[in-house]
Amino acid sequence: MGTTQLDTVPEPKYWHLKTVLSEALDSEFAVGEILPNERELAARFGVARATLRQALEQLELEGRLQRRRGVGTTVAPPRVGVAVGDAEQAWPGTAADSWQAVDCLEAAPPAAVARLLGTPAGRPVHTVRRIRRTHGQPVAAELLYVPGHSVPGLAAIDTASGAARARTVLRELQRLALEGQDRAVELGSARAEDAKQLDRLPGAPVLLVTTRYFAEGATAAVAVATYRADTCRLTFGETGVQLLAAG
Amino acid sequence: MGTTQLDTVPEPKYWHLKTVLSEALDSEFAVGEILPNERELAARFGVARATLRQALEQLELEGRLQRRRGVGTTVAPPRVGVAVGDAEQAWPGTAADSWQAVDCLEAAPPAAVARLLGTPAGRPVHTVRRIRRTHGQPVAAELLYVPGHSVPGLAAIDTASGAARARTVLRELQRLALEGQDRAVELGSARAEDAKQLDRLPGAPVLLVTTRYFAEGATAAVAVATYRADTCRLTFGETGVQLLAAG
DNA sequence: GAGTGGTCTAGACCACGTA
DNA sequence: ACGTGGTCTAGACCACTCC
Repeated sequence: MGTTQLDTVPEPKYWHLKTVLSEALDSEFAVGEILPNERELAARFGVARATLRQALEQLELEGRLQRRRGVGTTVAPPRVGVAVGDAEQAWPGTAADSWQAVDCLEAAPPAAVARLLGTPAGRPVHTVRRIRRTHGQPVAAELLYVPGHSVPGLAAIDTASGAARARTVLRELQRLALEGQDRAVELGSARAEDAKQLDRLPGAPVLLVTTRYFAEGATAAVAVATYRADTCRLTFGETGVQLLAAG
Repeated sequence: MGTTQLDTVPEPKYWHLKTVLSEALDSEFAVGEILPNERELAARFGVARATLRQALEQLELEGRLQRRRGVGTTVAPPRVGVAVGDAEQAWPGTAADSWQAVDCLEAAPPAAVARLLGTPAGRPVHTVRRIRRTHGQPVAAELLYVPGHSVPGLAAIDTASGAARARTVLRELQRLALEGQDRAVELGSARAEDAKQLDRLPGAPVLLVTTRYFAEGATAAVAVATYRADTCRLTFGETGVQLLAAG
């Protein structure tokens, strides 16, 4: 093979910066510590502020840094593992989980969700909003879409509103026999509304977890949960942990 | 005057741009179609190129666009779902899966991996590299870390190298009884080496899937798979699909 | 009000793919 | 050789938090 790889591939400045900063974070900074501000860091490294920011953005994406407007840039704690897997092989809201119902409204779901539900596009469904917190911090915002036919008993008790109504929908849903579920994870950016609930700016990177709940041979509900990608590590199938603990 | 909060909260330009572009993509462009170049788009919308790029970056993050240096910006196809879940509740490389062994070397794993393996930091382990392809496109690059004690029979057949050696390690691993596994998904940015294999630039957003394999009451191996976040949707637990198909 | 990160501009040059 | 996206600069102003 002739291709000598020896060409000096000029590494971009921001990439090199990121490496240097990353090593400095490991050795010279403690979790929660405040870094010098962007203007000073840029000056110290002899680059434009925009270039420095490119490096900081990557480190934030990797969960190493946390930046807050008006406050500063701090060293982020390790990501928290949040269980998303079969541990909750049950309807949402069943046990005393870490979710908190916020409210419930009737609205037409996004086209992609309507397709999963098998309902006609534009048809309104019960839409339950929930928030998930860990150690007091919000980690996820969820929209749970429940077609009317999944909660037939609901019409009679239609008076409640807000969180109470959300809980009623969840309770009615649990009357169905759950036959299975289905999950997908992908990268997204936070919608303005979710961003506010997650204490982030709009467009922040998030992990979108789409769950389909099956009952009576059809899709009974679809949940789209928006997890903060900077602070969360989604964990699945905790079986092994118990094995280790037992051994 | 009671400061009514009705003040038009000035939406960032790039955010508005993103919305406009997103709608245009839905209605006026077909998958694979080439958009006008960045300089022309910026001029057309009356913004600086950097601002336009901010919008494009977000759309790329969401999997709506694909940008390639020297080529242009095209409308991305919908993300492909890649199964990561229990469907492969088995040792890696067991069946004729979509993975392809590349090579195998002896190297000290990252500290985080050494911790999961329970091996001393700095101790070299067998490191198998694999690539996963879907429809011909590379979607993931993986490093599988296998401590020597998990493949005791390997020393005798140490002669092979490259892909052959990688396959040997995988084969030896399958002699152990798999007792369970453990997965976590988080956001990361592609290391230079992975980026090359995935046909992306370094730093591109990726989904890191860390899998622990348990055998004989301990962690027998750890895999860190790097999935392209722009083109992939990770799917877990396909049980429901079969239910639907049967119903 | 002072200081922080977030947005935006109008340029320049570079690396890459293709013709 | 050309056109593309990628990197980089040196400024400016804005939105937010905290004092």
